Formats: sequence, structure tokens, C-alpha cells
Amino acid sequence: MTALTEDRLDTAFLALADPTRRSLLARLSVGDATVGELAAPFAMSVQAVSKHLTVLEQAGLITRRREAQRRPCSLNREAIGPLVDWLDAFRRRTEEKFARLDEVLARDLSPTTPSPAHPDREE
Amino acid sequence: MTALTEDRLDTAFLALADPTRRSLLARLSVGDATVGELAAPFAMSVQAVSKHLTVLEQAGLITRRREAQRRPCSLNREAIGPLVDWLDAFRRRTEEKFARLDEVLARDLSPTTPSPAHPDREE
DNA sequence: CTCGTATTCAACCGATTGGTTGATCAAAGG
DNA sequence: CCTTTGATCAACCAATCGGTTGAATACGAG
Repeated sequence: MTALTEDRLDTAFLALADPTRRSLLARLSVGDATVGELAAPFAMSVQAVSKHLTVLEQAGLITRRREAQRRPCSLNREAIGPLVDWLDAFRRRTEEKFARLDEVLARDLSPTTPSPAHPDREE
Repeated sequence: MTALTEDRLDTAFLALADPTRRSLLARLSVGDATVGELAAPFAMSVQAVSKHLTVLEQAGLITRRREAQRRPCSLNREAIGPLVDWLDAFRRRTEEKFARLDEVLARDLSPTTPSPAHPDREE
């Protein structure tokens, strides 16, 4: 299920790395909208917004369907989860690492002491 | 703290949007390393890796200190949290929206139901 | 002082990005 | 039919990206 390959991470994070695109996502989180509606608040051409939407679409974050001559976009909300999961897993991994390191340090630095287990941490 | 401005989101997500950089972060999550050590596994010049490290540093994801002629890098693990939070908050917002929409739909499609009185809210 | 090691700085290069404008396509409305 | 509306396609542009090589810097060891 959406295996979240390296390549998908690339495109997804790249898509999120632009304020215009994040703004578009925020707008879409409220509900579907056409390209024109999405472009209206921005001081840039409709074509530029359309390009941003293409980036978001290729990142799997939105989908565009056809409706008469309009092109309504909708948020692909199930695409966000895996990203959170990836980042969160990464964070947890680093924290686990530090927890283990703390153990080692505590044991290592006070061989005689019963080791109150908290040398001190984070700034 | 680390107010996580739009600009910080830009640089942070951009930093994460590259497989080499994610790989560097993964390596650093295991422990500090010098530029040379970090560059060794990659089929690219040390200079290129150094540039990637600069990107990561400016994104606030790592810090480089000086140690003789070496430049050990360490992961800035407290920088990850806010990113997870941002993404997770976004996800939660979209899901809430959908939950509310579900309510509306449920109420709308079954007019006989007592309709638990939800006038609708914000936006 | 000189040499080797670790790293960055500087210039360059091709590909991509984020924007523009103008033309084109598709559908609805006179 | 022709015109308007909504959106994309195509070409172009400057700026940035990800990489290269070569020179400069900083430090430790002879």
C-alpha cells in the first residue's frame, strides 16, 4: 500500500517545500476547488498555479478530475499519513538511539554509583 | 520555540527532498561523523557531500562543530519534532474536515433522522 | 618550515524550478 | 456558427540545484 519508495519521498517533500503549494493544500483541505478558484488569491498567473497543481498531483497529494470545462482538484488525504509516519519513525529512531546512548553513558561514567539514570539531557 | 516559520518549512522540506541528504541524516542518527566519513559511502566528491551538509545545516537539521582540522557533524534531533507536528496537524485538520463532512452527509441523506444539531462551524 | 590530511571556497556546467506570455483545446451559451 | 470561459500546452527566461574540478585554508606531524 503506497509503499512510500525513496522516489515518492523525494517528490512529496519537494512538493511540500514550497509555500504556494502548501497554501494550495491548505485551501483544498477545506474542500475541492477549481484551478481558477485556487489561483484567485495569488498574485501569479493561472498557468503558474496549474504547474504547482501538477507538482502536487505527481506527488500523489491531490487528484484532478474533469467536470465540463472545469478541472476541480481534491486533496488526496490518505497520502499525508505515510509522510507523517516516515518522519515520525525517523524521529523515534533517533530518540531511541539517544536513549540507548544515555544508558551507556550512565553505566560508563559512574561504575561505582547506583547511577540515578539521568546525567542530564537536552540543553 | 523554533517558531517553525514558513521559511523554515521551505528549507526543511527541501532538505528532506533529496535521498542523499536523507541518507546522511540516517547515518548521523547513529552517531556523529566527519565529512570524510559521511562522504565515503557515496559515489560523489567530498565537496558535493559538504554542500549537502550545508543545506542540512541551514535547514537546522544538523550542526557542524570544529575539532582540529576535522568538522564533525551531529544530528539536531530537536528539529525533527516540529516537522512531524506540522505534518500531523495538517493531517488531523483534513481528517476533522472530513469527519464534519461525513456528519453533514449523514444528516443530509437521511432527513428523517433527528439530526443532532450541528449548525456548522468556521470557514 | 614543509608535508599530508580534512575541509571549504570558487568557478563552472547541465538540468530543473518557478515564473512569464501567447497560442491552443474543450465545453457551454448566445 | 461564433464567442466566452476554464484550463492546458509551448516556448522562453532568470535563478537555483546537484554535481564537477581546482585552488585555498586550517591544522597536526615530521
